[in-house]
Amino acid sequence: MTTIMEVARAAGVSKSTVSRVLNGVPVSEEARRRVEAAIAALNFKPNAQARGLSLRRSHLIGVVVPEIARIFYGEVLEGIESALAETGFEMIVCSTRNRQGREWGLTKLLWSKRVDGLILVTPREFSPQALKSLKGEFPVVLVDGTSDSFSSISVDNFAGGFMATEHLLRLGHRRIGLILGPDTRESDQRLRGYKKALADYDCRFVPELIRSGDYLFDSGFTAMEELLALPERPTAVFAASDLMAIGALKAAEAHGIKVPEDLALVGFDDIEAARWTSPALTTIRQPLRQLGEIGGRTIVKAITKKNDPTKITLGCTLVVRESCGAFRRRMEGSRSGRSPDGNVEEGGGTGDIMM
Amino acid sequence: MTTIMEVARAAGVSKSTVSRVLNGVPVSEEARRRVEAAIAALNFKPNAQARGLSLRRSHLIGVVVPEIARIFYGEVLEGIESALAETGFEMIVCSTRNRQGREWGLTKLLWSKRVDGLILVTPREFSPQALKSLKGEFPVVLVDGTSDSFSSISVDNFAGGFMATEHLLRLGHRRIGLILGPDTRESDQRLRGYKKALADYDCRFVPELIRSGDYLFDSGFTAMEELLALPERPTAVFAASDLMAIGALKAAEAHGIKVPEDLALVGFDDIEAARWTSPALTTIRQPLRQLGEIGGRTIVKAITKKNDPTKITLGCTLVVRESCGAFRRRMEGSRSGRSPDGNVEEGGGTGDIMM
DNA sequence: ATACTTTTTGGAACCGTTCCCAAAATATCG
DNA sequence: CGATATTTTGGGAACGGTTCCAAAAAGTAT
Repeated sequence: MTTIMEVARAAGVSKSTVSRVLNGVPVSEEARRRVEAAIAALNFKPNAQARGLSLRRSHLIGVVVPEIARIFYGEVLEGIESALAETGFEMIVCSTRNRQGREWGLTKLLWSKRVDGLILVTPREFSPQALKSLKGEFPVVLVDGTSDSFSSISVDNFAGGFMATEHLLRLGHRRIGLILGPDTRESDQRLRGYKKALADYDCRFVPELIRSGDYLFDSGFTAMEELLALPERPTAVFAASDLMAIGALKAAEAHGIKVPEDLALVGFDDIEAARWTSPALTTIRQPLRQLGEIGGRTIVKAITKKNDPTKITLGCTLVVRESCGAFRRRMEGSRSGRSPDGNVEEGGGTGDIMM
Repeated sequence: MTTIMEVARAAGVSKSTVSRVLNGVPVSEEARRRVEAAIAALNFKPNAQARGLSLRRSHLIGVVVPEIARIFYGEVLEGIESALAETGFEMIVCSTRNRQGREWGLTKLLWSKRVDGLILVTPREFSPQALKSLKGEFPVVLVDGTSDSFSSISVDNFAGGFMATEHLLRLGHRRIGLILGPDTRESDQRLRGYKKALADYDCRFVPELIRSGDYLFDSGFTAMEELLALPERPTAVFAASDLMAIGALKAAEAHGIKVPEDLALVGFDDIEAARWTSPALTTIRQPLRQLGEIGGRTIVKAITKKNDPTKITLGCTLVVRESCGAFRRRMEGSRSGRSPDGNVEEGGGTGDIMM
């Protein structure tokens, strides 16, 4: 592993000069040529650790997620990675593997590793005391979460909840089940959107139609079974994740209930698998990748420019596919426009009806 | 950010003594107490960069994947992360975002970041010259790939191809389509397994039944359409990824062909979504998480013990669900044992028939 | 040619650790 | 109790860069 000193010797200059060449500081033409030749000849790569020690900057961003092997977080991570790749920062990924409280330990760990900043992709709230000890120490960005002390990028969950519910109301449904996620601010906002839509359409709020799960398949299945077991079952269900919606779909199928004929279904997230089901899922698209990209860009900005915390909220989109029956109505008498995944093709676009 | 010197001052000892306490080197009882108290009081965390500079060890492992937002790689990454978490190493994740050739640039980048080792989760082969320049420089482990120069962890693709095909042959199919992945050694081995099974069952190999895709949904859809357009269409199809199998399922559905009644289907990987389809996918399970875990453990061993490259091959398992009809035969007359995802429950196990 | 300004360069201190080595403190033994 | 063996400690040189500062070199004006 060659060092800057060896390059200096080979080029017949001092290491200061090599350093200058490396950092684009003006140097005589002659020296520059010789140094560059030596760098190439020796295949020299500056030692990022030594550099970081001197500059007190590691160019490393810590990223904490609850789980890597979940497509939701995978999309966000991909977004972060692609934003960082252009800036010379790298990301250290840590997963809490859904273990309660581990985010705090990981945060401290990454902190001691001298990451330049931290992206927390975690819906769970940090304890106030934890937050306080972080505050001011180094930049933190919350992705898919909100906080008063740090920058955060989140999605307009209220609007999402509203849109999904309104879509079902417009289709004439009055008894709409809701399968929420864990008890977080996010869920609360979606619930508020749901209630607002009901109110707007003069539809009564029925508490027994509300269930909650953990965003995963099995909990959607279970919740749907409970809803179907009600004396008067819902004619439509809005699930707060596509995974739960797919579970719900499976449950309906297991009980011989046809979607969308007997039951309309809306999901949330618009993961890829939403196109794969039969019927394909109508859902609320969250811009997951964008969430990550903006998160990445925000943390870099916070590190290099030290600007104040910002709060960004992204909109979401209703993607109409087959699981509500709305699709069929539109397409009546014409099947020619169907794409492989059962979406409606409109003018060669993405193949989804967006609202 | 407190340093070791400040701790030393606060404890009234030299920085050498603090360093000794930090590294578990024997020190007088009195000194240890004082140092520990000072560390706690000042909330001191050793600077990993300075430490790495001195030790020539970063405790960072570079991981290169083609894509993070694909559940296949997500599982592998989760496995790597969990193996590393126990060892004090952290992983820097880089994605080539499927761009040809980018793995080499990333490798060099990570190398210059002084990662202690590299895990390459990439099916594509590196150029021999690239490999040579890496060889001996620092430890590299290939996950889901093989190489003569480096340690590698892979799956027995030949056996996987064989098992999938044999399963279909046993069910009486003689005209079995094959949807392969991209042209890699992996695909070649699965093809060999397929051919071997055909030969074992005295079944003729028909080249026109072989298609290939990119492991993703759309390519499975397309390939299946081609197979269905054949003058004499296959009665069964083996797709080399679950994503392609799901695409194939959708294509069959679009053409009014019922699975498994009119067509049997086997996938590969056993991603979670394989349980979600209707019918649930019979598939070959790859131990993805284990692949990552062993990869992580192997690289750490290579770094700390400097032992010779090892080559590990993991077995895969046939998971029988609904898409081949084998399930129904077994379960005739009893639906009580069904789990939410349509697997067969046998003695409270994972809910799959494994072979 | 001389004095002065500007550019280019090398030397040395520093970033925060580890670790070797010699000095200091303590323990062991005759 | 002094001499020696052993343990514990502190000083200082790395590790490989960056950057300040002053010296050297080059350029400009008189």
